Parts: sequence; C-alpha cells; structure tokens
Amino acid sequence: MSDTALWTALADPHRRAIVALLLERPRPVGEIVEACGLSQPSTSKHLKVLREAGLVRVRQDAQRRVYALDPAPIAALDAWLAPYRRLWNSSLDALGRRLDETDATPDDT
Amino acid sequence: MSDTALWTALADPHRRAIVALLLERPRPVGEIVEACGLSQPSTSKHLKVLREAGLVRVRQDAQRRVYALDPAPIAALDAWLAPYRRLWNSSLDALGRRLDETDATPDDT
DNA sequence: ATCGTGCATTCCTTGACGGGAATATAACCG
DNA sequence: CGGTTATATTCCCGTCAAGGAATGCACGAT
Repeated sequence: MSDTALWTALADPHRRAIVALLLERPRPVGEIVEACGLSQPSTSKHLKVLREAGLVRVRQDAQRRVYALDPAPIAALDAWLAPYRRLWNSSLDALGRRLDETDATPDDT
Repeated sequence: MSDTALWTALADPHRRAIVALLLERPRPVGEIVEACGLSQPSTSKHLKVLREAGLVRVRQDAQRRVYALDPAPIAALDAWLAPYRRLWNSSLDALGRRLDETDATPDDT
C-alpha cells in the first residue's frame, strides 16, 4: 500500500461514503450494498480498493464478511496535513491573509 | 470545485509534490518545472487541476505566473478528517484496540 | 452430497487521466 | 512591429479506473 493508494482510494465519493458508514460501526457487505445503492460486485470492488489501501479490515463471520475501519491510514493523512495547519490555524496566517487580498471563496462540503 | 475534485487533485504524487513546494513559498511555474523534473506542459496541466480544485491561486508577475497555496481546501480536508480523529486520538480508541487484535501494520510515509 | 446464501472475481466496454510533442497565447523588449 | 520569454492549450496515444453482467468460491444448513 502506497501513500498514493490511500489518496486514490479516498478520491472516490462512493468509497468515502463507505468509509463514513464504517465510522459508525463495522458492517457486513450486504449492509454496505444497501446503504450505498451500489451493486454488490461494484461494492466488493470498492472494498477491495479500500482494503489494499489499508483503510479497512475484514473479519469473517460465517458466510458474511464484516468490514471495519482501520484508523492508521487516516492518522497518516492527518500527519500529512500537519505541516499545512499553520496556513490557517496558527499566527503565521499572514500568508493566508495575503492570499485573501486577492480573492476568498472557500467552497466545499 | 467539488469535494471530489480536491481529493482527486491530491491523489497524484506530482501534484502533492507541487503542493509541498508551494507550502515553502509561492513560486513561478518555471521553478516548479525545475523542482519536479516534469515537462513544462505537464506541469501546467497539473497546476490547472490544482487551480480547479481551489488548492492554488495565481498571481501574474510580468510574463511569469506565480502560484501560491490556498489554505481553504486543505482546511476543508482537515474538517473532513475531524470525525475520524476519535479513532486514534481520543479515549474511545477501544475500537482501534479491538481492531489491533486482528492485525496491526501501519505502513505509510 | 447438495443446495442456498453471501461475497469475490472476471470479462467487457467506456470514460477519464497522464505524458510527450507541437502549437497558441500573453507580456515584455527593442 | 518583430522577436523572445514564460506559460497555457491542443492533439494523440497508451493506461488505468469504474460499472454492469455473469460466474466462481466458501461456508452453512439439511
């Protein structure tokens, strides 16, 4: 699993949705399929990507596979983010302020 | 700019490298080309993706275009991350601990 | 052993992405 | 205006990711 695999995995909206679902609680595939409105194969493929990125783990429970979040990769993201925090979070936001002179339209959900 | 555009922009290693370069200071395109070892057109295309994701802004300086980071989208990432922090950062890491019983291999840089 | 359930994998097609080469555009200089 | 520098855009191509349909596989029940 590379760093890029992690970013790529999260670049897909469906996969972010799955990750959000798994934040609430571990779930078997069937539940994820239903919640996401994806087909079962498509869901399995997304889960594979998440697995290979290290974001989720599987526990086998009879015929079901219960997926759960693995905190580590998300913590890695947090670590990646750390150097950028000063841009908006610390007193050195003079840089951000300088940028804001030009234009300021934060736009995301 | 969608949320997905932001993740997609950062999913590319070259673009993350560019973002890291711009964290140090704003830079004209030529400097980025040289630092990344990419061709000039390729660099311009990556910069376009970053621009459309809202991650960078351009200031025109004579014939040069000086790119600088925009903190807002990265702050948005940070906000996205927030709900996950409890997974490894708070006292409720019993969940993480339960996962660690299965296997524990944090592997990323 | 056989069947049914839950999930994974493969095949196929389509659309997006990335790189190189060439070209276009814009700004400055004389 | 013509030329040069700095950057953006286009065209073409190879590669890769995503979705649907069909199939394969593992486990449990009977």
